[in-house]
Amino acid sequence: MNKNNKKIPSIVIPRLSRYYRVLYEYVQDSWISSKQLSGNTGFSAAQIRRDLTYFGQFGIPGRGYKVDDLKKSIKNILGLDNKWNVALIGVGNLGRALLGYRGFIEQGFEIVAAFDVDKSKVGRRINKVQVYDISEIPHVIKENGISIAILTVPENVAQLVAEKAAAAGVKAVLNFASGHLKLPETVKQMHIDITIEIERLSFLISRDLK
Amino acid sequence: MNKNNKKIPSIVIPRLSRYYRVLYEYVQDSWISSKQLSGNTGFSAAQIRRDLTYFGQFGIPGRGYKVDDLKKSIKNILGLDNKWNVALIGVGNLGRALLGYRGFIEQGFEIVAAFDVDKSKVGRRINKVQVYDISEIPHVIKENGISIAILTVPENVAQLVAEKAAAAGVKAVLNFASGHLKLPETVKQMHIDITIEIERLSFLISRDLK
DNA sequence: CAATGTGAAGAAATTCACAGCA
DNA sequence: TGCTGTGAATTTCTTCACATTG
Repeated sequence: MNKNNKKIPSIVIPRLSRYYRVLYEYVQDSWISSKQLSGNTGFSAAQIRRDLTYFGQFGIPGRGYKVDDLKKSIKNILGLDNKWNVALIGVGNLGRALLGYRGFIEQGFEIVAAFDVDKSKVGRRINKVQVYDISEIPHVIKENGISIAILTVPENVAQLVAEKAAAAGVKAVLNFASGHLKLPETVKQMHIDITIEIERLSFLISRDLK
Repeated sequence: MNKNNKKIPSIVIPRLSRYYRVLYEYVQDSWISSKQLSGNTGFSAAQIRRDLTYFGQFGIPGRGYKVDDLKKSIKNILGLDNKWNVALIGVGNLGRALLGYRGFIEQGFEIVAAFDVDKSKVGRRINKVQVYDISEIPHVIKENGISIAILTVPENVAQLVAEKAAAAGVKAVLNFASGHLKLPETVKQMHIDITIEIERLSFLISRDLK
């Protein structure tokens, strides 16, 4: 719900992130129009204006949007004023890559703990992040006020560790394993499934062959 | 277009991938109903049946779908009967993680070449994949019949290397940098943007606080 | 006069609900 | 009887088009 009690289509949110990223890098001018944002994102100008009106009125007719103000507003809408403590569960190749990913900290997401089952990793620090045994999820999550867990574990254990993390108080899970986690409704989930995306491409290019 | 010349909503395709994955691991029975698929994926049974009818009639009333047959049909629809040669451009942390990712080869995607600008990487083999200099994109892509490029390069060079890859004949690009690549319509694109997904979670959990 | 914000229209996607089949 | 496949209804999302505003 929002200013008019109108439900916000969930697809609007990732678009806001895109607008935000464009604004973040926009240096040409201190004003930007929905048309210019359209050119930079590929979304239609009407859609951009509509998306923004779910949250308020940010523009000046005849002028456009003030870049700094719109940036701040979207930042606030997306909850990026908060600083979020994040746990990374599963320190394999992908997990390690994420530990080194700069994009998180820039936007207020800090990985404050990592977990793995592998004894040779537990107890070490990787990229300044302490690696704990999976069994320590409950207390480490509580003690560090961790609200987001990133899962980079094999698919067959994803459900189990997600449950543990949820029980420990995590509010949201970003899952790199495919598959639908059965968690309480209150725990939000998003998925990144590399295989799905590459299969979409496969579908598109093999259609052309047929 | 499909059997009835009805346009296939593009959102159907990632769902087919999910169904496929469930079928791939389904061992309970040689039959599966849309209701059971629903339980395993979280999509509604009606939606699953509708999705499948875009491509044909695969089920038996009163019985459900034969697991093996449906699996084969979806495999064919997704173009996974083909073997796709893939290039990985950008051998940083994430790129290296993807070079070790098992999920690709299982589904017929083989990374046959990698590219980077870093002289200390060029000429080496990482996970059995030869690393070339970016300047070699044109001939390596042509000579290896590469049709998909995975981009794990910094955002500011993504456009440039995508253009090179497209010019060399790549049909599809999977881009891990955020931002809309300007490429010919014939070149398909998909994006994986980790920041967008985590910001969606941030939005959802910060709403609850308000 | 240029660009926003928004009703209204239109398009797309999802769900309902049930006839018909094995 | 149980479940598919699908018209029709519904809901969700996008675009149109323009009155309004600085």
